[in-house]
Amino acid sequence: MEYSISNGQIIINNAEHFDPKSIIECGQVFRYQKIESGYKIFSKNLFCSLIYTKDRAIIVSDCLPYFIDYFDLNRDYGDIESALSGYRNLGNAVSYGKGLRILKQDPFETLISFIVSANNNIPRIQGIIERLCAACGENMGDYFAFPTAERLAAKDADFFYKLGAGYRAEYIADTSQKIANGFSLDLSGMSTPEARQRLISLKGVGRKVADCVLLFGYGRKDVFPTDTWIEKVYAERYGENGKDAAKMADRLSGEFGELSGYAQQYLYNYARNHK
DNA sequence: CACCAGGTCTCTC
DNA sequence: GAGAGACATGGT
Repeated sequence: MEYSISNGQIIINNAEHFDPKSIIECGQVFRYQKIESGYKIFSKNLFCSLIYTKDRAIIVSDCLPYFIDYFDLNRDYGDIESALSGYRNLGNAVSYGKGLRILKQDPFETLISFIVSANNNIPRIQGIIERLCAACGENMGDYFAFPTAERLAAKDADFFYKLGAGYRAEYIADTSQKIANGFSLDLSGMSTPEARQRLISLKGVGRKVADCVLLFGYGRKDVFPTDTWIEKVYAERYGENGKDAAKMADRLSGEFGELSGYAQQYLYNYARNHK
């Protein structure tokens, strides 16, 4: 990715591998606001503005190094697209999603966000997370940070239920308490299956949520989160209806290996948005 | 009114 | 270990 930094801004002049709408609105991040010229994007206790025109994007933030990592700017998506072009029945999805990138988000925020996402729709997920931040997150002046595990652990399930989290309220409470009480989210040194099992040991985290957290929160690309949209992709790709989401995920990640996370994101985006 | 949404949990056999 | 239901809530 070619970018430059000046005056506290990141400037991306070639937008071929940086399409803000695809990146922000493809369901990997829930905490953002549309503004006239782009987006405000919130992560952890930080935020940036992403301003863009047809062939240029500018990221403004007090914490540029964090957002260079967040937008994965040092990775060449041209390499990824050409590697993916070797796979059958993927060309449409990749060209449709050109400019998409996988964000590197905060692990705890990603964990709670995807616990909320289970069997839920995106507008409602965003609303629940927004209320969670407003009620529990640190007041940063113009906005609220995503709450730390300690702040969430100070509330109980009933509190999250009243925020509208539904039956996921007790998952949020239980998981936050475990983490505040020392359950480490440092998964470095673990294989992906080991890391996945560790996340699945938390309440409200099954295979799909764990894989989303590994992909969007830890940058592990050898996972293939399998939700209801990917089930449709699976049926079309292999000519049969899968029954078990974990088995579908195994087969898909078996086919795509280290490129699984990228392939999944292009296919999900295409399945959900194209006509 | 049904059915679906970035599924997981619990209870059976 | 596989299979069936329950589950909050809002959108279509």
